[in-house]
Amino acid sequence: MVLEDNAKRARSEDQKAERQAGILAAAREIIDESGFDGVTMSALAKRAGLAKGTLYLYVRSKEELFLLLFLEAMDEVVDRFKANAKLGDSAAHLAHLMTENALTTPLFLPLFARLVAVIEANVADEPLFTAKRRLLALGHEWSMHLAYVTGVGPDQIEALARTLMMTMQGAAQFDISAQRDPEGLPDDMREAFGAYAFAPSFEPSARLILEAVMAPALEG
Amino acid sequence: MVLEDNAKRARSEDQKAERQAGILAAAREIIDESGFDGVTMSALAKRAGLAKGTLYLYVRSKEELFLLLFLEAMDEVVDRFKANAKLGDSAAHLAHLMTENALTTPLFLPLFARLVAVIEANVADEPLFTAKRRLLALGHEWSMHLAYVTGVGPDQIEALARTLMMTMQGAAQFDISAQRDPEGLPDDMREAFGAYAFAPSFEPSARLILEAVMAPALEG
DNA sequence: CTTGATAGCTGACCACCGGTCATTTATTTA
DNA sequence: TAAATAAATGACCGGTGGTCAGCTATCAAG
Repeated sequence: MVLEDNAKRARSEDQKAERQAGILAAAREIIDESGFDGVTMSALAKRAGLAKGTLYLYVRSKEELFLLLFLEAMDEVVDRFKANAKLGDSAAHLAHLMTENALTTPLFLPLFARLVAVIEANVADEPLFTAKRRLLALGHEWSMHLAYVTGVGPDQIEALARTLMMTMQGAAQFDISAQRDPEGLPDDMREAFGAYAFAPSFEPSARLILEAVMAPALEG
Repeated sequence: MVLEDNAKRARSEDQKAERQAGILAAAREIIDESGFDGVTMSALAKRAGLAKGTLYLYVRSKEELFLLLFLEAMDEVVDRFKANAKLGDSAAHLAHLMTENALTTPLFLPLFARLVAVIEANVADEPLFTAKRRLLALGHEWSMHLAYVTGVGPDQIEALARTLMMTMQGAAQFDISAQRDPEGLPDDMREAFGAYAFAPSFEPSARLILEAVMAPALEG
């Protein structure tokens, strides 16, 4: 989070990367402690040990910061899926893996939920395109592994992957309201809020979708 | 949008309802002209012909305003689905109907996409619960008609309805970025953005999901 | 070691936002 | 007509994301 030793300025590219990483780390700390609303640029500057203006040398807007955090999380999710999903796994097991990966990768779900509405709204074109390309590439990687693991053919795999991603995106949304502290909820609401948590929403849906596509693939 | 004749103050309940409706109408106008970012409380006050403080007599926060708009849109979507979907319709046709309903109901998709992340964050508890109950009731109405129309049994209908809703929520998200003006997009991005528009994303997914559940329902 | 050029860093400053509340005044009631 | 009520007002507030002229750490040249 702080530059090495006595160096007070980042001159080399390595040092700049280190400084940006420090800013991202500071953002993660604040999110852990105070949620997304706690991430204000001045709080972030204080936490990172920098002046507010300095942040803008490393990140063009607050939303671009979130986008960078999401890219890291997405990267981790794809890596874990590739490491854990094996050829021959059942639809149920794959659905379970996807659910667990998403749930236990820090910040993945809340950032996914905020991705479009909040993040894309205020990111400059050029960094947005860079991020989008990265995201599409990661999505493709994920699809390819899914195809390998399920045996679903190239003609169907894209529709399958996209359906799963959309459903996960929706489930991530619902999960936010499910997070609400059940204290203070009226009795008739408690069940409704809890039922929309990520795992009970996404896992059965993913299984349904996977089974629908995998069954004929095995037959044919 | 303006109170009848010479009345300058809303005293009766009817007049108050009329005033609130005027505020919602003004919000819709601004969204049409300048998008969601254009809806600031002072712009809204000016458009509605009121002082800023007056708005807060009819709406507790900006987000509650959006929530009210969404409830109206959701109501329309459910009504139209009940009116258009008939017993015996194929999965493909139902998927098409859902897509068209969502797409052509003004403000439904963009508000759906913003629902959780933006709206729920800043709505007071009591109006949020009221809205949520309304939303759950509408969702139930929609599910019941879907059950009737597809012949899917009570044990499966809730999972089906929820999966479709989540997928629609995700597709609504993706649609936002697809809306971007294709001018100014780099060549390799243009296709990627367009492909994530609502209809080409949601309709095939909805069909896949519906077919998966309806096929065995017909057999059994 | 000194000096000048470079560029990383700073924080006071800005426009604007959502939301509040003491005050004003339209309208009703007595 | 006068008093009571409550709808409407808009100046004001704290806080936000973002900017930029000036400061200074750092390094290369002499």
